[in-house]
Amino acid sequence: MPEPTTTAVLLKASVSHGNGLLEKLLDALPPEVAESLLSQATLREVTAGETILERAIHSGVVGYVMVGTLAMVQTFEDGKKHIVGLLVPTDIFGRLFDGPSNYRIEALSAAQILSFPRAFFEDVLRNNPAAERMFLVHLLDEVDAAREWLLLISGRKAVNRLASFLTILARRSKFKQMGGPTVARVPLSRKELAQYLGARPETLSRAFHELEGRGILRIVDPYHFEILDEDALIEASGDDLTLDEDQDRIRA
Amino acid sequence: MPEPTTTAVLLKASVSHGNGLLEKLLDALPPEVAESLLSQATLREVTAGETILERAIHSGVVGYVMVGTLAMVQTFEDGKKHIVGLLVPTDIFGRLFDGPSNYRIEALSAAQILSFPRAFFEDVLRNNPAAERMFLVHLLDEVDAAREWLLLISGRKAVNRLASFLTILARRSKFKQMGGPTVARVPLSRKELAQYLGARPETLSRAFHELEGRGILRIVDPYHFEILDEDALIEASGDDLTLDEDQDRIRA
DNA sequence: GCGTTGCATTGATCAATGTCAACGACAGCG
DNA sequence: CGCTGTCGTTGACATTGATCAATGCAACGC
Repeated sequence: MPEPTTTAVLLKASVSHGNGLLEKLLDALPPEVAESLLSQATLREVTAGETILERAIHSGVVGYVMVGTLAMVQTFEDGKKHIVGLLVPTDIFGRLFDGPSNYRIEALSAAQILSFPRAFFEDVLRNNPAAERMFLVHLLDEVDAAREWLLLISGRKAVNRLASFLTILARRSKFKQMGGPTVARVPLSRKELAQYLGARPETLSRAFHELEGRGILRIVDPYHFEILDEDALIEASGDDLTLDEDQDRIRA
Repeated sequence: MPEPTTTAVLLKASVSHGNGLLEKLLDALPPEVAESLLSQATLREVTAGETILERAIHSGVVGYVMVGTLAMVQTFEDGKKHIVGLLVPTDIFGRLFDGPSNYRIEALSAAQILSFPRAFFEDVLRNNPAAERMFLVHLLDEVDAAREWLLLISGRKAVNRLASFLTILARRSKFKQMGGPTVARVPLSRKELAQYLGARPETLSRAFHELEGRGILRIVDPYHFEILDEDALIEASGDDLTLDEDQDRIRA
């Protein structure tokens, strides 16, 4: 029965983001420039929960995630916060060329970050059109990825959204372990994950256990999950909300 | 009472995208280059429902919306479709420098589009770093806007999402009429809007009428709405789902 | 050891929304 | 003119998920 639903198909094709932007940028630069850029970088180690960039300070630094998971957090005056994006290894953060990005960057797990002075980074791009264009292309990808994420997360039922999330997470973070089963590590508390996915912790809990009941995954502990049936997981992200019909225009 | 909820506040600050990217790009170019770029452009007039770019053909053209509303449509093999973004005047579409964008571009209303040969457009950017950087900055904005949109649309209740949508739409399209009340024109059918906002047409219908009942807007016809109380509309987009507390880390 | 605290989980209830069905308005067409 | 299909709307009902409340579990401090 379950021929993959449409968003499920999308998932399969999508976010596998195997980029490594920094490496590509460095390759595009003359060796001596690449070297001087790296010489400006500092490695920063942070622990879970640590704030890496405040919104206001953003301007000074460009960061490259080497290890761990970071979150982009929108904070409000009244102290409420909302996670608007995740950063995993090979992602770059920090805003170039103009205003500060609106988001605070927090570590969700212990992490290692390569930190560049923003001005220097900008200069390098400014003087190396090839690298700048590469950066531009990367941004085009990001825009697309954001739209895609929108599509996936707008799946109506909580289980669908959770399944989408897990699939993307697994893809982006490459949790595969040779030999053993795939184990996904979710670096968010139930509450954080809940609001990220637009749900309540309780609902999410039920969703996790429903997936377990269906034999799709096994809950090792609240933060680790064995993916037992990856296809079924993708399947579970389906349950579309797309317009059907209308494709008939052709045969009409 | 209702001190604005947090996403409502966000809405106020946000998407007012008063850009006009093309104009800015042209300004940044040497006059003769700007002129040659314009000389390559062709004006295209389309009617509602017309397809402007198929996904595969994307590569050849860069378009600039002058009048009307277009939609970026994700189409699936089985014929289902899902709107993933709207394009209004001053928006640019069509993918540069690499792979085709995944989306089909359709006209939702009659529209006028300025069409550039992609290769020529790319060359101009390639040879004019200032313009290219402007384009890059524009993309940074788009990424942010996409995330913001994510935040807003993830409001849980249908009324909230609808209110968000109407607010953004009004902002982006500048429907204000001097003298008279603000009239918003929604260029989507109920069904299209429904799936765009992650809901059913019926639910949406009820949401519209609820907003009317609250005195926030007046339904002129299914596609036109008088915004009677803009602040209340922003208000209605609230009803957050953000994490509260936790700001206490500081005082703890 | 024992309370305390934070978090996940579970259950019970209720509000929101999806679903099914029907109706009226309207447009196109014979 | 009436037939037919589309669309928005409305109502009744079923399902989902948010809310409220309680329990269990593990980490930590006393």
